[in-house]
Amino acid sequence: MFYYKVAFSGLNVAILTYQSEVKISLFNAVLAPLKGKDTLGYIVNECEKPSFKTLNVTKILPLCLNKIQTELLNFIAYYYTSPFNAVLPLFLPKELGFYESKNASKIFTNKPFLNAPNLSQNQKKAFDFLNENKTALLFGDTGSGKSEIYISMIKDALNMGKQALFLMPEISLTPQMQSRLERYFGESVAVWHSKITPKNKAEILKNIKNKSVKLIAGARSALFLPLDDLGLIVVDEEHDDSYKNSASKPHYNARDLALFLGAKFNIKVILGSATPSLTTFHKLQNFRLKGTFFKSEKTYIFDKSEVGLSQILKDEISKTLSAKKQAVICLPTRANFRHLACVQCGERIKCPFCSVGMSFYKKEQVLKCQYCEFKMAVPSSCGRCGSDMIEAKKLGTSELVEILEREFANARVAKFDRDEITTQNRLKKALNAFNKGEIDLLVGTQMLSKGHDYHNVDLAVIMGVDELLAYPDFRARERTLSLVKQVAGRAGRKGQGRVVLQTFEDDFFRRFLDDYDGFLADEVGFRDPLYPPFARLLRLVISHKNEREASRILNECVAKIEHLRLDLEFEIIGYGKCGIEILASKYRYEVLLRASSHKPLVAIAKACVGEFIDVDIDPVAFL
DNA sequence: GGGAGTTGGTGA
DNA sequence: CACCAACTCCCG
Repeated sequence: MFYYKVAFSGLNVAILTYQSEVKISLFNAVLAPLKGKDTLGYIVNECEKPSFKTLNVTKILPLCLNKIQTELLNFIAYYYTSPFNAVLPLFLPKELGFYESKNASKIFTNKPFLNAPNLSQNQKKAFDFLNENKTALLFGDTGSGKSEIYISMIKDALNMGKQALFLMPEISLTPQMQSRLERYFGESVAVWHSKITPKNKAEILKNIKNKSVKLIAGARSALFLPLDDLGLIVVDEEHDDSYKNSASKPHYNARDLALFLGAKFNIKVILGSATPSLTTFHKLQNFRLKGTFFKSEKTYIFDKSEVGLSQILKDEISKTLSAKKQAVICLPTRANFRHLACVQCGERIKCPFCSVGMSFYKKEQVLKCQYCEFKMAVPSSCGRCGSDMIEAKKLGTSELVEILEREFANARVAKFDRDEITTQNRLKKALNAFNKGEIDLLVGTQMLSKGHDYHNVDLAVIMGVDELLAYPDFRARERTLSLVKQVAGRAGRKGQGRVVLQTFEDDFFRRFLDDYDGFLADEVGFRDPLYPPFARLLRLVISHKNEREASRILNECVAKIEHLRLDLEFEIIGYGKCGIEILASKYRYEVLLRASSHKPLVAIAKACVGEFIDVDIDPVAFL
């Protein structure tokens, strides 16, 4: 008789011991009786016969995590401080049931892919560079032709009998990349993201098994598919925050996990971006691919006014309308961040210790740093120009649509945001309507920035830029510049385009909009030594429906961390209420920690994690 | 996750 | 005291 420890996928249940007549390999899926019900679990260990009586494993399922998945499982459990139970569901979408996989009917053999794009001289250089370096960053301007390089790399990997993964953020929003890949790889491509129906998911899994699918284009969850011969991972738009699973547990980052796999296996990893994160730029060898194609002429217009329909904006929109062109108007919204701005020069106040924007607490009439809890009185006047400071006003997309409709009675205005674009169908419809010219002004949130092609747009507007720059997040500058560059890219794909930035910080944008390299160099001075890549961060979030209890747990947690100082090197940056104080009717507190390596932070996370304490290492969101 | 067992509030 | 909902315990 064999005895095994079984972890139950997705259940908040301890690892339990079962027996089996036959030997079962580690990380094989099984059904085991739990409270009399057959339940999906995985063998995680063999063990001695225990002192208590054990039940038999009911069924050994024809499903076993492969070598890559096993490494991922162990690494995520360790690094993101998550029990196996919580990590395992990543590998088998629960809506699929457990054993779809009938034996593959036929195994497809490798018919070579001959079709590949022609590469320019520069693209060829980049291609060679990526081949020489096992892991590398392709730092290529928009329109410099990164996709052709990816496709050439993928072609070679597939022709060597390997599988390839093409990761992108929010894939549900980029159907054009799919058709592009299909043009080269036909039936060998499958698209994978959370919105694919269970039926299609089962079909794709089957086709991965029988090797008819060799390339997966997908969102972060595609990283967990059973790819036994994975040879290449491309992470496109590597700077994008949606690679990090901030919303649910475990809080893994698919880009970082791809790099982990690259270091552990014979897998090539390419990260690509026109606006790489400083962290990646600092960590990896990069090839700098400059824009070669038609440099479309762009005019930047700086509208030094607070968020709203200013005279400059009215004028520019009128020009666009009378030229029978279209405009995209981006109004990035950030929930729950109140702050002060100077009425005259737009100055925002930053924490002297953390260099992130200070939040304004209206009731207490005080400015507070979200990171370190530093408080200061509301200044009576602006430190830069001496004018009055007032609370920066908020503007929502719906409100903006109303204002535009009132101002431009003949213009057709449409909204493009999370509320409106809920499905792929709606997205397609909205894009079609816009490209057919049925809409003149398209108002939206960050969603507008994602790589959609708009043909007749000659004006791109980004409002509320200064709020983004003043956001209490150490990456506020990086993210804002990246967003602004992307939105600007929507204007004037053909011919001339105008870009209006509603900002007082025109110096920053004049310097860096066309010099991201310069920005990265400058940003080092701002990040070193307080923030990544020069330091590591850990964020703990305490949430409880009882406020006193939440605050008690916070204090207990901080006390526990203080005790760990004896053995570990780290710094408590600060602790207190979260930016979003109540979420899902729970009161929220946070602790923010810094260390020079991940090790002490992982140790702290392990010591603190619990029912009411969520841990987030390498956080990208500070809500 | 979910069934069983426990607690605690409410109302006649 | 009967009833029910909310909470907590625990599964091998």
